[in-house]
Amino acid sequence: MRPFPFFKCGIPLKSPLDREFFARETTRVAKELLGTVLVSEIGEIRTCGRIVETEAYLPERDSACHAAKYRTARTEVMFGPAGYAYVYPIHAKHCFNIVTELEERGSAVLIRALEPLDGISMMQARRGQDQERRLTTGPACLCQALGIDRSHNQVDLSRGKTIWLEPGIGLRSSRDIIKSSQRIGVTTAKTRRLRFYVAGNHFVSGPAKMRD
DNA sequence: AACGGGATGGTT
DNA sequence: ACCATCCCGTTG
Repeated sequence: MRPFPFFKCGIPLKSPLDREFFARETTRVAKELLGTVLVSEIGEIRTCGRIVETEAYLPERDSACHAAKYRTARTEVMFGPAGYAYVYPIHAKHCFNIVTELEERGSAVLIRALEPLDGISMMQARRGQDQERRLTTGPACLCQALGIDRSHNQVDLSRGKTIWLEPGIGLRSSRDIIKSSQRIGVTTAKTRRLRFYVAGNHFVSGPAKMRD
């Protein structure tokens, strides 16, 4: 149970999070993604934000996981190697997930909220909004802010091109407390606490009682 | 071809 | 609490 080596010899790794990071137990990946940085570089424009909220969708006995219901063209990427993007459309918007665990498992982590870091004016333009909290709070909002759409389904995030993840400065253990709750918007498996968030962070989504 | 629900989000 | 909007899996 050693933490993933964000730091080697005291030097922060600058390369993107690799397949090994994602190819682990899904709830663990979901928790350790908190504090890392999601980056998009589209049309030479870099936008990025620190992840503050995630949800795990498990490979077995999780009725809310898309892969549990059907293996079709839409969900095929979930059954492939870890570290690929699963972008799916919902209500005329998009959600961004990262495939986890071993091939054929069918599991992923949904990214639900970011703290904006770079490219904020680009995010504002894409969102048609100026208020910082309206930019990247909520899974479909952050996709729009970072320019993520269906064309990014099945992108290999470990390549460090177009969309990838960076270790960032991680969580500050004294300030950043991780809490869990039931997942937002899911109608089945409601007793499961598979949503993870940085307690009290300004950019976490949901009602107040699910943010503090 | 038609139907209905959804891991949303903005408005009332 | 309501609903715009549209994709996709299911049914006929």
